[in-house]
Amino acid sequence: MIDLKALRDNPERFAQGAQKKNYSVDIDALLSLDERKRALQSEQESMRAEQKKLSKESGPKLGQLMGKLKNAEGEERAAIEAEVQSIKSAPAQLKEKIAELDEQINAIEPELRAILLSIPLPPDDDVPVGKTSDDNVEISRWAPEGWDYGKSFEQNKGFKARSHMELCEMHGLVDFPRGVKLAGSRSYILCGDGMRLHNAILRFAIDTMVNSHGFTPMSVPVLVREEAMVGTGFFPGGKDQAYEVNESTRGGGSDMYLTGTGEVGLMGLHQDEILDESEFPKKYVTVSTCFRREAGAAGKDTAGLYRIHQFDKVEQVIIDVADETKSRAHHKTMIGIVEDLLKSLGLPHRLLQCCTGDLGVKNADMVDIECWMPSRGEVDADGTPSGEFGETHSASRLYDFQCRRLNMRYREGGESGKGATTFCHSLNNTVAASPRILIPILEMYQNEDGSVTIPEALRPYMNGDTQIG
RNA sequence: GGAGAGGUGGCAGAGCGGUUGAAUGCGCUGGAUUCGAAAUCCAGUAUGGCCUCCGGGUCAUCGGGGGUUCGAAUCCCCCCCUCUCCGCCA
Repeated sequence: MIDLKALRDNPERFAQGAQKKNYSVDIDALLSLDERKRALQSEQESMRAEQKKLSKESGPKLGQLMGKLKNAEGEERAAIEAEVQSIKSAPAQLKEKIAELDEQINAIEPELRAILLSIPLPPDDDVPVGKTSDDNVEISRWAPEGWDYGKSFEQNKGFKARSHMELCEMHGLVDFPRGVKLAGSRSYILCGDGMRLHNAILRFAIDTMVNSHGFTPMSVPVLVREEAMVGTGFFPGGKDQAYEVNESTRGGGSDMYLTGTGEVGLMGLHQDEILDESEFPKKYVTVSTCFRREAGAAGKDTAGLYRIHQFDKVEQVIIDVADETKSRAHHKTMIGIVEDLLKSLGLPHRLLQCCTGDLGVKNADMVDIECWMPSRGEVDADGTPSGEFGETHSASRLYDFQCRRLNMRYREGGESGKGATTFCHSLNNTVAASPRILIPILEMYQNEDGSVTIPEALRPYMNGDTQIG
């Protein structure tokens, strides 16, 4: 959520930000609703103040009168009763008017909130302006010794690549038909060495985060309330991408949502809290199953492990003070961690600076990391794919957009009483998402006979095995 | 799933229809005392919105939402959550 005050001060900045991100939002409508609401509110407040004053006076007065009434007779009694009546009826008009204003304010509220939630965080000035992911800008690329991006897979390795689907079938690593039978399209079953490799990468990723980078490992809910989805910025915009569990229709309980990323659980953790600055930066890592409906992706990446409804992901999150310099530094750190991880796995990859059009509502800046996947890309005359980078990681810098929605603050100058509360800054990045990451692992580590060498870094998690098949 | 008890400030805990944004204790901050510290004493100590002549003013908030009332932390209804006992269970 953006800061409404900041919007009032500088609506142009948010209008331009939305435009750069390709979002159409009615800022003028928001401002006029806001202005109207504030006018109504202050009118109502002065009436409430009056009402409060009256009732503060009438309390003791009524007490006295009721006391007198006990001993009063005849005319005196009637007089007292009349006074009691007049005291009681005095605020009636106020009450009516207040209720009326209340109604008007309540009528404005939902629309105001809906627009406010939909206004994106303006991208940083150094983010390249662009419309779609085609306008993203490559920052750098890396490849292990022996891999030349200028050459085809065959030229590099001396044999034609098999796709990860072929390799999975060959070694019985993934059962697609039974996955579909069990759970519908975009479903799969990891089997035997496929499951072992999947587990190995997740364990390697989380161990690296905990042992080498000091992140605190967490296990968080993947089935959460709507507030957590709204708070983390996924709703209302991404509501059609989440699976919904309609508990309310079963009588009692509230509807829940399956999270598409561990970020929701990690960030939702401190919702509505005032955090202790001395504990900053908070660095969390989780491994969680992620659920995505992939609505609107029909026909896209239908085969294989690339775009699926359910997967497991190790996710990192950093929460710190509201300081742009620190946020930027954390962003670099989190990206660096992934680069090191991919290097230790020997996977060719590149860093991609996402353009404004590719950022989404909540990001001021986003860097994607893509691994080289030989089975993707254009297919030539004899059916050989060119190979292409495929997204495996995404590092977001959000400033206070998310924490504002989550109402997650800290007290400046530390502890106790003193200092204003400020919304925290948050960042997140993938560490490893599997089985998608199995695509480059299997395809890049395949040998001519179809066997797959296990990357050295994963062998400790594979009982020392060096090869599949 | 059944039965019961609860949710009040950073924490503990009172209040159960009126001047209560809320006693008291602990914690925390500042000051006094002290060579210094402990102890003691004094003062301060919630969050958010709106307005502001920047002195402050004002409203909301006692789990959340409705209602009763001139007036609700206090009474009523719905929801959420926690705890205890029983049942079931990885």
